[in-house]
Amino acid sequence: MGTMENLDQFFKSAFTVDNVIFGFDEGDLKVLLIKRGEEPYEGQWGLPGYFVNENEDLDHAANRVLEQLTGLQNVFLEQVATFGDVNRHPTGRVITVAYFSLIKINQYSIQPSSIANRAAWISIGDAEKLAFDHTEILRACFNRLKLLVRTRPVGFELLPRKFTLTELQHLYEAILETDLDKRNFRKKILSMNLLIDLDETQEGVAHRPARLYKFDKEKYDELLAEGFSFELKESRRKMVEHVG
Amino acid sequence: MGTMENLDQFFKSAFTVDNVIFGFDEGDLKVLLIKRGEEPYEGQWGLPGYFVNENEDLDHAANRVLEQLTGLQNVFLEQVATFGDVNRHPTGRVITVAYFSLIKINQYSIQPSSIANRAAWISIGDAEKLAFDHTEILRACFNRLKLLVRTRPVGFELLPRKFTLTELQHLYEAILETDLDKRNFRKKILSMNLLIDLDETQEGVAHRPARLYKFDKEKYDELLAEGFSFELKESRRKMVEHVG
DNA sequence: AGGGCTAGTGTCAAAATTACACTAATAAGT
DNA sequence: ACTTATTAGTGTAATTTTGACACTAGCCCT
Repeated sequence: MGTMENLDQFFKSAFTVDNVIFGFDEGDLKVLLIKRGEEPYEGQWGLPGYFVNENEDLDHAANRVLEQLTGLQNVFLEQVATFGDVNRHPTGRVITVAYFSLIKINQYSIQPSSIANRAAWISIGDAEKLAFDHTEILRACFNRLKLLVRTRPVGFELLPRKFTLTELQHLYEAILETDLDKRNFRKKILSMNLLIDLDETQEGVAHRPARLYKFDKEKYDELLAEGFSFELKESRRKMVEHVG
Repeated sequence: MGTMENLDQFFKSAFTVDNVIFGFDEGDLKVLLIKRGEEPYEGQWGLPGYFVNENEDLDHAANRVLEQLTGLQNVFLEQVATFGDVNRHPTGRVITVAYFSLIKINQYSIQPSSIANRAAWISIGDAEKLAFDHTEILRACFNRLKLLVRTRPVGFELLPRKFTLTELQHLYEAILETDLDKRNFRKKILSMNLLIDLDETQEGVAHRPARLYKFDKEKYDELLAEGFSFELKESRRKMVEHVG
C-alpha cells in the first residue's frame, strides 16, 4: 500500500470473477461454458463470470455466479489466480479473479436465468479458443485441479455420493491425464481408509455389478487433525532409455 | 464476464499489489517489511505495495515495487492470491494482488527511495500484527513457499550463488519448519544431480571448511524437458502412538 | 599438541512402489 | 440352459525409496 494522496486516478478499474466449473460425466472431465450472446466475442464460448459489486466480497461474488448458473450452494470453490493484463478486456481496465469449483454434475439442473440458457458442458479437451483470456484461465484452473487432487481428497466433490472404485479411478485418470494400474490404485486408495464400503452394488448394468463406496469425511477430518496427509504420487512416466 | 450495460457503477475500485519479499540470512527466513509513515496503521509494519497504474500489467507493478525497494531486477516473482474483502481497506474498495519474491539477501542494498528508508528485514517468526490484512497475506505467501520449495528448485534463489550443503539444508529447515537428517538430505539432494561441485571450500571459518556448490540450471532445464520432477518429500512427522 | 567446532561419510531394515494375469458375477442373446 | 460379452475384483514378488543412526576428517585457535 502506498500513500493515500491523489487516489482518484486509481479508482477507475472494475473487477470481475470468472468461474471454471468442473464436472465429471461419462468418464470425461467437463467445464460449464457460456455461449456469449453479445459483443465482445459474440458467439464464442467463455467462462461464466460477473462484475463484483461494490459491497461484495470476492468469494461471495464467485458463489453468486455459481448459484445463478447451477442452483447449487455450498460447493467446493477456491480462488486460483488473478488476470489483469492491460488489454485483456476491450471495454476498459477489467481485472478478473479466477475461481474454480467442483460440482456433482448429476445435481446440476438448468436454471431459468438467461445466462444458464446458453450454458453447456464441454469436455476439457474440446474447450478451445475461448473469449477474452479465458483459455489461459481455464488452463490455470485445470493445472490447479491437477495439483490439488493429489494432495487433498477433492475428487469426491465431482462424483455422486455413491460411486464405484472404477469410477473413482477414471476420474483420477481424467484429471491427471494418465493411466493408472487398477490393482495398485485400489490398494493405495483403500489403504487410506477413507472410503466406506456401502455393501451395495450397482444396478442395471450389463455386467458384474461393482460395489459402491462413499467418502468418509469424518474420518478424513480426524486423520487430518492427527497430521495425516493425503498423497497420491504422480505416476512417474517411465524414462525413455537413451541409447548410447 | 457479464453484460456490458451500465458499467460505470463498476469502474470505481482500485487495486494494488503487495509483495512478500523473502530473504535468507543467518539461518533465518526473513521478510522485507515497511514501517508505515502515515495513517492508516501509522507506525505498524506492513508489506511493501503500491497502487497499480492504469496502463500497467499486474506483474509489472509487482516488479516495480520490488525494484524500487531493493534495486533488483529479474528475480523470482510469483502471484499467490488476491484479497478483496469489502472492508479490508479503510479508505475505500481496494483489492490487492499478493505476490512473493525470493531474493539473495546479500545482493540487496538499501535504495535511496523514501519507502526503502523505512524497510527492515524481519524474521518470519517475528512478523506479527501487520497493517491491513497483511498478516494473512504473509501467511498465504509463506504457505505457498512451503509448497513450492518441495516441488521446484526455487530454494536456490534465496542463497548466494555459491553455497554449502549445510546452508542449503538450513534453508529447507527454515522454510519447512522441521529438522532434516543431514545424511539423508545430502543423499537425496546429490542424487538429483542438480548441484555442481565447485571444488572450492569456504574461507575464514573457524572449523573445517565446507565444499561449495552451485545450482546447475542448465541441467535442470534438460531434465525438466525429459519429464523429471523435482520432489522433496514432506518429512512426515512421526505419528504419536495412541495408547489404548 | 590439544580442544573446539563443523564437514563429511555408509549400512541396514522397513516401507512403498511397480509390474503383472487370472477368476467372478451379471445381463443379453441364442 | 448355455454361451458370450463385459466389467469387477484379487495377490505376489522384485525393486526402489525411505529412515534411523555414529563416527572420522579437517581446519582454526590457543
